[in-house]
Amino acid sequence: MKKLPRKTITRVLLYIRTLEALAKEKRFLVSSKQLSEITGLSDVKIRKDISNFKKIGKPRVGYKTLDLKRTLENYLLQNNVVHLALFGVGNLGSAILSYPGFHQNKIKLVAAFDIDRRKIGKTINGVKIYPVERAPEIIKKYHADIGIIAVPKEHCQEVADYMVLSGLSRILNFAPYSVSVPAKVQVRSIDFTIKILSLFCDAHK
Amino acid sequence: MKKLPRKTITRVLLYIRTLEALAKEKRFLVSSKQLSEITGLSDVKIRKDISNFKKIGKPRVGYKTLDLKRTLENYLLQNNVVHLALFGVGNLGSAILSYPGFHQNKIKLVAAFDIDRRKIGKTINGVKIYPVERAPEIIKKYHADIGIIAVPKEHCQEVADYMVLSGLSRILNFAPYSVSVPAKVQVRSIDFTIKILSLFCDAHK
DNA sequence: TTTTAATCGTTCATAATTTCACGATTGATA
DNA sequence: TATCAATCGTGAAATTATGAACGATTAAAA
Ligand SMILES: NC(=O)c1ccc[n+]([C@@H]2O[C@H](COP(=O)([O-])OP(=O)(O)OC[C@H]3O[C@@H](n4cnc5c(N)ncnc54)[C@H](O)[C@@H]3O)[C@@H](O)[C@H]2O)c1
Ligand SMILES: NC(=O)c1ccc[n+]([C@@H]2O[C@H](COP(=O)([O-])OP(=O)(O)OC[C@H]3O[C@@H](n4cnc5c(N)ncnc54)[C@H](O)[C@@H]3O)[C@@H](O)[C@H]2O)c1
Repeated sequence: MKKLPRKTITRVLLYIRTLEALAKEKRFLVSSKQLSEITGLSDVKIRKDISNFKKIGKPRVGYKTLDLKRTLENYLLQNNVVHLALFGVGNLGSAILSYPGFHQNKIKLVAAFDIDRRKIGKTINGVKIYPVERAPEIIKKYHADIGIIAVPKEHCQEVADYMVLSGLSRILNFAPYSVSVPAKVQVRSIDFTIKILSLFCDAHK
Repeated sequence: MKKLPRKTITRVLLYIRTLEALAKEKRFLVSSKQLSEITGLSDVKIRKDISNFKKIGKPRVGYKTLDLKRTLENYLLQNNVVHLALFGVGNLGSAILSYPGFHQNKIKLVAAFDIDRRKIGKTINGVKIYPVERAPEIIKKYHADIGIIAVPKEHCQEVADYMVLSGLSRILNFAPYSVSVPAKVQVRSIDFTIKILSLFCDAHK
């Protein structure tokens, strides 16, 4: 099957979550129209996204919630659990560590790193905080897939370098700074400030 | 001038930040090529984005850092300071409240709201925490522009309704749930889980 | 059994975005 | 001064994403 565009992947992940919620409410059938109302995306787009996988819907009826969920998950996640390594256990990092949402979902935080001696050795929410020097060792041991940057922007390039050195090839960066990494490494950012300003400007004009 | 697409706005905000950093390093001239290296965006795209505003670059030289910054800011932000109201002072909300980045930038947190009696009345980082019932009054008083949802997903629809009732027409939602709002209200989401899974899936295939 | 209405999946058209190509301009240099 | 190389700005081409149209299918109703 052809590689899906990133935008499609993002939407499909949203469908999976929505289907999960529907199943919890014992709604075992759902149409693209209903999914459209819940997610705010157009029904055509939803059907088109789903049609990337297989013919699973029935005209006049819709989709079986659990079948559709299984199909989508099967293609996208294949029963994998994503292992995260967090760098920087400050205000934001602590919030991420305490977040129970990740454990319910297909994400597991396997280790945290910091340079602050007072934090090292502690365990938050079952996740131990290590000194950054041990990152290469620990990341290999726990098979971390994705590194999260939650250190001040002044340190985020060095942390990114360290992540690459430790064998991570995917990075999610919360710092307001564009890090440079080798081509094979993928970086995405979550930038609160730009999100907020962009919402302001967009609506404003 | 024509309304800019959201993607362009987001990039331009990134240019503004980059130009700020360059100016701090006393680099008062910069080319689209250099901006490209710093931001990771293509130089053509950068020039095209900038050309939305006015002819401000000089061939063979580049852009004057401060002039360009002023021009971009002038169009996008016009000396406005964005006023935020935070709903939910839990793990994530507290991190946001403590974030000093907002104060340096053009963003100001003016008030926080919670239902937890133990939190109400406290002040974090100069921002007072009010009971949600006072939102309509406080939001008007401080002219809040954007509401931030940082409450558990089970409560986020009711909080969104309350925001609209209080006169907010822009919402940034951190909860993994698509809220319904009147058409005139804009909602954007920051969804950690989907960002992480999407990074995993995208690189994975 | 035939008709009807809902819904899927797909094709085709439209719109938005990015990339390419290149002329125009400018400061530096021979 | 004439040439050169760097860089801007932009129209056209290519790519990507979205939306509209519609035939095909199905369950339910007549
Ligand atoms: N707090 C927020 O709400 C918020 C909002 C937007 C962006 N951010 C960004 O997220 C990042 C973290 O923010 P924060 O508020 O948690 O900061 P913070 O100062 O509270 O925490 C930073 C943590 O990183 C650790 N650290 C510093 N250098 C390190 C290194 N080289 N290796 C490992 N750990 C290191 C520090 O010891 C500290 O524990 C910053 O880049 C910030 O700009 C935060
Ligand atoms: N913590 C994270 O790193 C993280 C990551 C991803 C997403 N999120 C999302 O962000 C939101 C907040 O997460 P959190 O970890 O801070 O949760 P939390 O449980 O720590 O805090 C929630 C806060 O909201 C308050 N609250 C509850 N109902 C309210 C209401 N109706 N009005 C006002 N306040 C109310 C609670 O009193 C509490 O202070 C959740 O939706 C969560 O899914 C958090």
